[in-house]
Amino acid sequence: MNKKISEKSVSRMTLYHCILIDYMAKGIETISSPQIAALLNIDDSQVRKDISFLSNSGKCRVGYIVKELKEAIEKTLGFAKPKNAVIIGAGNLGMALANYDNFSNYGLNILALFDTDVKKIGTEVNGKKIYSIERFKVFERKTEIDMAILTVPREFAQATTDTLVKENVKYIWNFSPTVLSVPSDVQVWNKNLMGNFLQFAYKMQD
Amino acid sequence: MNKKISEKSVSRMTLYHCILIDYMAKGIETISSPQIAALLNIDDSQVRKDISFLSNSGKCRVGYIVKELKEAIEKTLGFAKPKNAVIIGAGNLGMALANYDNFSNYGLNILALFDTDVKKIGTEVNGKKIYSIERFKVFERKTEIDMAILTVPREFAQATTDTLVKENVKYIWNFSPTVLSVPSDVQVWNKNLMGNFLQFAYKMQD
DNA sequence: TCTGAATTGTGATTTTTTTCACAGGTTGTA
DNA sequence: TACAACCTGTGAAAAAAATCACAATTCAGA
Repeated sequence: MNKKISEKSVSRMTLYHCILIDYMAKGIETISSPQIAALLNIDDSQVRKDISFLSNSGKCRVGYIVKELKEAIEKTLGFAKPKNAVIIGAGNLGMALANYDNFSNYGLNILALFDTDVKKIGTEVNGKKIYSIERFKVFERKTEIDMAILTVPREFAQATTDTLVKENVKYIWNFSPTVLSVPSDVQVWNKNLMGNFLQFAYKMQD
Repeated sequence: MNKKISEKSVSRMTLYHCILIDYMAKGIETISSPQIAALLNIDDSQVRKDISFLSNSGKCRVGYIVKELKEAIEKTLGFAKPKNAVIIGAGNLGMALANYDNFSNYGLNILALFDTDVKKIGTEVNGKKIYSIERFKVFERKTEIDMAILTVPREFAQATTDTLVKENVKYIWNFSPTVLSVPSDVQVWNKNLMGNFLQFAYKMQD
């Protein structure tokens, strides 16, 4: 298919998408690139360049149809293909993610959680069972899992990852504040909260 | 002081920092740029360029002293200057953040939470009180707050933000999946989970 | 129907970021 | 001491991203 869109463009598109949802909620039907640009404090031609990667097209003097543009972004960013995930680590963050119902609207289905705490095993969060991490192997072989969401403490992150990799997990969304070693066919998406905070903190210094 | 470091460099530095913490935990005292680069799948000269922004310097044939490099990153990224924050919205995510003790190691002190749910108001999470959002005004005038962490649902995000702005909050770390309108002297750090997931989901398509 | 303001889409240009390439320095070993 | 193996630090080159600039188009209103 198409060209690869840069990570930065994709990141901006997720923000355009947020704006479009707001506009739809407000009943506004069209939006122009200068409007989007003003909300995000970026250049309007940048917005148009990003949008040019989509299967969408705007109208001179009018802008873009909110509904169409929203759908074009969803199509391009792959909302359509639902992904099955499990959460590894039923701590506070894992629980928060399990309770976050919005994910399914974006094509992310969280099937279950795994933990080592015997007090938690067997219980449910938001309709999702918490299993012993030892049952992961069996679970994974019965169910097609596209992604593991890792929310265990730093000290267990690498060992847990090794288990996941052995069971053939190829995509890991890593919330642990640590860099994981994995074989080259496994993709890790490192976005930990600390790192995110530090970036903001640095920006605040100006 | 110094030059501004690009957001991308800062982002990489937070990952270097994670690696350095691991190395320290393992008792390894030196690290080289090719080692860091291999863990992150990037170019080793990139690592050296990034490090050249720090007040640190490496040793030929040896690399960098783990402890020194870690401290240099901390100094540059502003860990040193502690920041007071409050969490607006004591839902699952807000609670998870309030329970995340690691923040204080990175210079982020969470002083309190604010919510509208009468069942929650007056209770505590991890030693932090939950107040009515109406008390924010009073609280803010007694305590120096550097930053508000916004974790309210999308539909309340803008109205809540308007309140914060009125009370002179200048930095907002926004977890709501929406783009906020604020005056130009207020900085919003948009990092919502959905957007983050979508970026990963797009990458998974390859 | 004509005019002016607004908007898209896109080449050209500028700026930023990444990668390359290598001189210069350090250490361990024979 | 001499040598080989490694690193760092950094200019130069290449690649990528952002910005500029403008032709083409559309619409509203006189």
